[in-house]
Amino acid sequence: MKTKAPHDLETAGTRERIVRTASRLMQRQGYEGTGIKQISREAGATLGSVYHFFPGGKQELGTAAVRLGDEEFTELLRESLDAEPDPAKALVALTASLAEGLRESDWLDGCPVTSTVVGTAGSAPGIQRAAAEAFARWRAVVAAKLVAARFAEADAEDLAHTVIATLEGAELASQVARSETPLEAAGRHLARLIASYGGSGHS
Amino acid sequence: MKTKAPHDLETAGTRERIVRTASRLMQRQGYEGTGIKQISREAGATLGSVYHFFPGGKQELGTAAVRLGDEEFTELLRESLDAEPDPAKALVALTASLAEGLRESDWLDGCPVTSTVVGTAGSAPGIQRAAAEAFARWRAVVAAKLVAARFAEADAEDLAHTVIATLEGAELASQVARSETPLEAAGRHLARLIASYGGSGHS
DNA sequence: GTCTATATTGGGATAGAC
DNA sequence: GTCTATCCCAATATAGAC
Repeated sequence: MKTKAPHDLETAGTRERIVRTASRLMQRQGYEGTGIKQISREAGATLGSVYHFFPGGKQELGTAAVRLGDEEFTELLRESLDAEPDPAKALVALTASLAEGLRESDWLDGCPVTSTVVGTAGSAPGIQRAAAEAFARWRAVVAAKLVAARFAEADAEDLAHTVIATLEGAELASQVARSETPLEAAGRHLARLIASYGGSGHS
Repeated sequence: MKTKAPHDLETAGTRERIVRTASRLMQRQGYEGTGIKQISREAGATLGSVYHFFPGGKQELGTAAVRLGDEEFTELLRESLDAEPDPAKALVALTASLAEGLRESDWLDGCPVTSTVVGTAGSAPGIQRAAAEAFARWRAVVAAKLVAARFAEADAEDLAHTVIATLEGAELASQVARSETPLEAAGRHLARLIASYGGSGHS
């Protein structure tokens, strides 16, 4: 059994602290904009420790940061979808909580996976792969929810592509505009799109 | 009257060459991942020329690159929407051409504005502002098309938010997945969403 | 406007003591 | 596993001749 990660940085192990700090910094500054020295400093670890846990250097660290972002958003997605039987209503609530998170960070913390992966196309294949896996997992979670709400499987997988893409795009648009409007509109329109398939949709 | 920009890099003026090279490189590598020396080298200009035209340094250059990406996508958007009276059908065609462009670049060239602005939140306000203006202009172009197709103005502006957000997100998802599927699904679903408002929608 | 040279800082990465 | 010191290189930016 794997060690459970403590939720505060203080009591977490060194490796945990490094990954979480890397993820948080890359979420704000991007992969190229974040230095290993900055990560080690803010994580309270020495440079030697960083290279001890991540001998593959910055790319390996970036990949681990993307995987952590993947897990975190998967968790948020599952919570939102489990809290409400109707997938359309659940997505409206999800966009609201994404907007709230953005505003609370003064529009600095967008999607950690997107921020980290943008700009690494062709130069950091490990990060690309981890980001592709993240998007695929999120799509699968959404599709499963739709299937559970009696959508046809083909429709569910098809819709899941657009749900994830629209969430990504709307979070980016909200961040750039420093406004909740894009996410709010995305939530309403995704709900409407979903309703146009299965009626009310909840089982 | 402003000087018309020649379309090939060879005969363009130095300033033009620098901006276009910057835009293209930042589209692939992001703002932080692109160096001024690389830009000057690939543009066939000296470092002195770069700082002559852009005394504000990298930030001013990045802002100009975002504005160029804004103009280019505005043009593509207008062309796509003008070629087809039904906005829903026009968006399907647009997603297809975006997917084609991505595939032709081996999935390297995503949205130049998005790639450049991500990671600059809080550290490069000029770039942030230029990106916000770009998104707003694109929304206005889409909204105008919808109004011309007899949509209510409130619905048109509301839908335009989601159209732009979904296009952005789907282009990103297609790039990461190295697949046309996300853009293709986005086109179909945006068409369906639009059709759910105004019927066939064309005047 | 263009060019070369350079100042300065910080980047990723490594070595080896403890 | 942790720490310090260091290597090497690229980054942004500037100065000043032409």
